[in-house]
Amino acid sequence: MNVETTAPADSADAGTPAHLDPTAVTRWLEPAEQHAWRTFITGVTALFERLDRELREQHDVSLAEHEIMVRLSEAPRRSVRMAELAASVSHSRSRTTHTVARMERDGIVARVACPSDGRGVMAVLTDAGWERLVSASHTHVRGVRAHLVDVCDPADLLALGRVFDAVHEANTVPGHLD
Amino acid sequence: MNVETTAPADSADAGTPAHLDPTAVTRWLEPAEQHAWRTFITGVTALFERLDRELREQHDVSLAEHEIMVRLSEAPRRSVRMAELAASVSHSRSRTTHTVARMERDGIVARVACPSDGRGVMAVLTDAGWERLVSASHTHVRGVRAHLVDVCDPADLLALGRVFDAVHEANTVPGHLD
DNA sequence: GTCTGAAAGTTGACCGTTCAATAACCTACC
DNA sequence: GGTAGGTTATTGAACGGTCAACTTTCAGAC
Repeated sequence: MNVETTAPADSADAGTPAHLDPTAVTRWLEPAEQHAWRTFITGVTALFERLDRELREQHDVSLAEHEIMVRLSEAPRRSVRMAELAASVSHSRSRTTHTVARMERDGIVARVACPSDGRGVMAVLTDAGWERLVSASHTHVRGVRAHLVDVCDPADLLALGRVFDAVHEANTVPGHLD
Repeated sequence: MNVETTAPADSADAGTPAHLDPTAVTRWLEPAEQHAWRTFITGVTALFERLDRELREQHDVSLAEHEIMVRLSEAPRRSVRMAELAASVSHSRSRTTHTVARMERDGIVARVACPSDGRGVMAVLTDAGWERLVSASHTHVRGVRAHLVDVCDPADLLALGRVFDAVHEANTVPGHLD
């Protein structure tokens, strides 16, 4: 009765390309793999939801907005081109436009024309934005520790870093957002 | 210039409760921790987005809907109470209501009154839903393999499972959704 | 029985994201 | 120097999710 778990066929599958080939035999997930995937997807959902809620309640900033502020804070003039900003947080350009528009209304970022490219727009972290980032980061980092870092083995956390380096590598097929 | 990275104070922090105490000294993330967290959050975003897109394009089902179908498929009469369903996928009750309503319109689930509890509603996977699940699961599992499982070390994947078991444990503070 | 408090589920308004279309601009070729 | 094709960013409609209010039902006290 379990579609996802069962491993009906373990047939060779020798040399079949990948997930694109509709004639390929599907290699189902092993029980351990399946467990990992399932707790992963629900765990991530709960974790993000919680971090987002904590930031919103205590600093009136979403997790996505916080991420954007962090990127801006690290850039040369605290400013980053919209497209680069979108790519660096793995959001679509459109989403980034909307988010930055809200942040601008809120006074935590400003938008200025890009000097070197007439099409370009640079998002800049304002002083108010900087203040907000500084205080929000306390909440954020404590949350990340309390709900993730401190509840697991440091070695496992490093493994998590390796996993997502690899995922990032494999998933950087340019042209898949927006 | 980097708020999130710097570790301005490594002061004892002996015995301070947690992320709730506003007077506590914030222990910033180590570079390796910060790197792990950053690639993690963007990697997960990209990964979920991609799996969701593949399911939508090829089977007209979202990742969230697929998760719900999987849970239903494994239950005794392919039916689960709404609240339990919501908890098992870490979504709010409200979200589950809306999602199931759409799925019902689509003919892949049905809603029936719960015999043992007059307040209760059971979501049931229809035959059409079962068919849809079976074919969608091929796409899903291949995607999970291609974009996650097969790109990283098996041992690291197990570590990921352990991490999110712990996260789930720590994060199951009942009453934090809806 | 009925009253009180809690839980299950739904609803509709609001907010954030996606999607497709569009305008503005850059590059390069001729 | 004009035009073709690609890139950047934005826009508004449609969609999905959250939030707070609400209805119905259950369980226990009395």
